[in-house]
Amino acid sequence: MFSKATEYALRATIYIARKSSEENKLGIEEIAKAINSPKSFTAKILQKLTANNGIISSVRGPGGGFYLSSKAQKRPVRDILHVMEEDGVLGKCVLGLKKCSEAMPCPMHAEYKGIKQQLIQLFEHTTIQQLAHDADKIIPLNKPARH
Amino acid sequence: MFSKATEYALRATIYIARKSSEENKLGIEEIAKAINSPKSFTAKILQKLTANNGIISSVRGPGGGFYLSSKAQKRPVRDILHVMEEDGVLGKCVLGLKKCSEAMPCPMHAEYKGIKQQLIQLFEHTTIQQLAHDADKIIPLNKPARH
DNA sequence: ATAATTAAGGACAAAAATATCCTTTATTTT
DNA sequence: AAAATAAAGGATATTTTTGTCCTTAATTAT
Repeated sequence: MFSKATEYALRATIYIARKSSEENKLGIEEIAKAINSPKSFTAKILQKLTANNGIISSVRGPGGGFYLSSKAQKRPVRDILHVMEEDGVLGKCVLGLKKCSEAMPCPMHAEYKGIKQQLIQLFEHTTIQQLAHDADKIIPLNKPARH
Repeated sequence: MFSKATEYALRATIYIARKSSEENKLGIEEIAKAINSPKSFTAKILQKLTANNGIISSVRGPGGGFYLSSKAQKRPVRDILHVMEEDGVLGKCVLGLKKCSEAMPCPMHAEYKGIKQQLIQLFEHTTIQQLAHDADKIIPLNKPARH
């Protein structure tokens, strides 16, 4: 469904949401290991997600790393797709027609329509935080101890 | 959702289903033009779909071309995906985890599960013929006159 | 100030997907 | 039999995606 880059973006963001805070940032080494992705490639992706006040926050230098602000936690998962320039796939025609619409439907349009709507809804209404919480309920992560 | 190759495969197969018969075969030139795809690349894809008594039938030489047997018409759309080695995407984990399952769910598993099932059902239960008929109802094609 | 740490960014490499071209093979028509 | 037609198949080119490596910039600790 999505490119590897976007899969890594989703996995990384959710992992950061689960384990980091402004007081406890995560390094690229740990993140890539945890989500099982190539380190340097993942670094590029996090750069994208961090750029111009993006979804992920980052700080350089010792004690630095990546974290998610509580504001960012509340953003819909779709925002990650948008940064990765793949939010288009959600609304895209299954047969790849550029002009597929209600007025000019492709042969699969009627059959696929409902699923497409659910997909868009899912990514629009689900927040990063929700996924992080859901995941925590099932497989708790070692979170940093509070001071 | 699918690769270009698979999109072309779906479009081509549906077009052939709509316009061809054993008595009236279609050439690669016409098919590629009709579905707006690169000719030689599409030829490769049709080769795949034709190989070892596959979905599409073909005959070489004058009067030859591609067509769909009435038996092939009744096959599920999923068979096309299978030949293109992309039926995996239907059941795949959204986050790209290889071991995502009920027992070891990814953070999106619960949310995506229902959509995934619908997707599989759609491609499994919809036949090529159904799509061809649906499409004909909306935008009729110039079909060859019967003798 | 200097050294150490960590993300940012540029350049490059490898692999996969997409696309084209040319030759060969099968079939029909002349 | 020869010529013409149309798919099959091989070789190669182009583009995109994925991945690596090295240098630069920012920040902190010594």
